[in-house]
Amino acid sequence: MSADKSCKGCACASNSVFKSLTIEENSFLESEKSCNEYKRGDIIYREGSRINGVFCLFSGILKIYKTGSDGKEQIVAFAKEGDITGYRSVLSSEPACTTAEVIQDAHICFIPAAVIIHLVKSNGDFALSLMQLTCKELNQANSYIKDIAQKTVRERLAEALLMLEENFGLNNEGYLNIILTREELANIVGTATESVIRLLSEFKAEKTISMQGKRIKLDNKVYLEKLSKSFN
Amino acid sequence: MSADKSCKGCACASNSVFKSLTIEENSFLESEKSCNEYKRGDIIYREGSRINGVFCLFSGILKIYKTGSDGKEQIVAFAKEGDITGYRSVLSSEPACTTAEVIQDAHICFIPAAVIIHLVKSNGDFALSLMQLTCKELNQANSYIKDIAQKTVRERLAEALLMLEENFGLNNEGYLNIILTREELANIVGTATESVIRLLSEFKAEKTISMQGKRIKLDNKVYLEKLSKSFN
DNA sequence: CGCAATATTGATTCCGTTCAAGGGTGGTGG
DNA sequence: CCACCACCCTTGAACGGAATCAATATTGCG
Repeated sequence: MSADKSCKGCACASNSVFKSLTIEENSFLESEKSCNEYKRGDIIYREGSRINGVFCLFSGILKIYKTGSDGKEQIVAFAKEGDITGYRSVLSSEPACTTAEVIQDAHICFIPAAVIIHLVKSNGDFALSLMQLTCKELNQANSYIKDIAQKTVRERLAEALLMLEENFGLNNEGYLNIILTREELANIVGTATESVIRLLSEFKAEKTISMQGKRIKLDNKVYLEKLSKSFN
Repeated sequence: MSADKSCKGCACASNSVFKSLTIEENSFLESEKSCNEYKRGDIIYREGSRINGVFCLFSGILKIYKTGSDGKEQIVAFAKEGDITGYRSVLSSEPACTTAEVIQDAHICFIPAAVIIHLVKSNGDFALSLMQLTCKELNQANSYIKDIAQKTVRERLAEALLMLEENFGLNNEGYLNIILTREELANIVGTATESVIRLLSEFKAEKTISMQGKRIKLDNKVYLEKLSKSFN
């Protein structure tokens, strides 16, 4: 299968957590993993379900979210090329506490839980890398708790736009390299879809951003940064 | 020093992350750590400062918070007997991203960073335990992001009260075993102090809770639980 | 005992949600 | 090829939850 072929070597991506694996461990990993293609809308795993391995993205983008009692989604993270997801449930052998859904067509490797657990126990550097990754995510989560509690929607939207640029970069026309619906944007910011739309219109009127359909370009990053830090 | 004596054995607490240490590792840990007493208001470490070890609580309570640009604190966690804190900065060797402040007089051990790193690298089970701890905190943080984005202040206050009971238990008169100012309670919930006061008054009027100064007793947990789940 | 910190209550304002209605867009099948 | 349908986007109007401002109580510590 071509998916399998294109996935070769993704685990070695120099910036991934797998960088500290030995050559033997790496080929062990290669032999144990399997790959698949997914399309926008596909669910990789669902909140509450048991998963018996972790997922490593070779390409594409996932949104990771929790669902509230009224069905509204809150996006808590994204996963893109080189990222792994699902490891929390694997390490603690507990049901997934988030849902992972494809928002940009993806090639994803599956690595069985036993392989990961084995690597954590046998390779201290790998364990440390994985732990640092978790800690980083925890820091971001704590920051976001503070932001969502203290900042206005306008400030959080500015922050979200900057985060998207930081995370996904720009295409050759200078637009954010990720396409989200207004609703998804609202589910990052933690607000109503209408509020996001209104604020985007305001930003556009102020020449802070420009838009082409769902594509967004940040024209005045200085202002967005000031805004996101509540210095306005 | 008496503090040192009273700290003996705290690392062995059966429910702590140190439970997977071998006897040799444990005595190594005992020999490397140092202990101190702290009082309400003392800062253990401050956001942005470098810390070169982790702190293990033998007794007392800390609040862990981030400070917003307007100076308002957002409490993101507590640490109590048996908990460790500061390990995130140590593992990633980055400045602390939160402030840890004593809210109930405490005995706290300090364990140098090198010791923790050594244990993570050499004892896979310890690494796994620590990682599971981080993952648990990450899950809680993600849940809280969703809650703070989607629930009302009333629902979040109910949730906070239940969390405090879960975490700190009750004294022999049935009151929560932790004393917080209204402002601190507001800094957990992510709201204004006045709002917390108003809602507590409402809860009291509805016989949901009763109060004696700062002490709070949960009289109608069933209602609080319904409320905290947004089924009302 | 007195002062500073904390708690309480009221009045007012406003940010953001909700409800409602209409317009645009893209994909699918006749 | 284009008509239709589902989905998404947009804007307006009204409401309401919570913040803010303000003016006392009350507590508790030095």
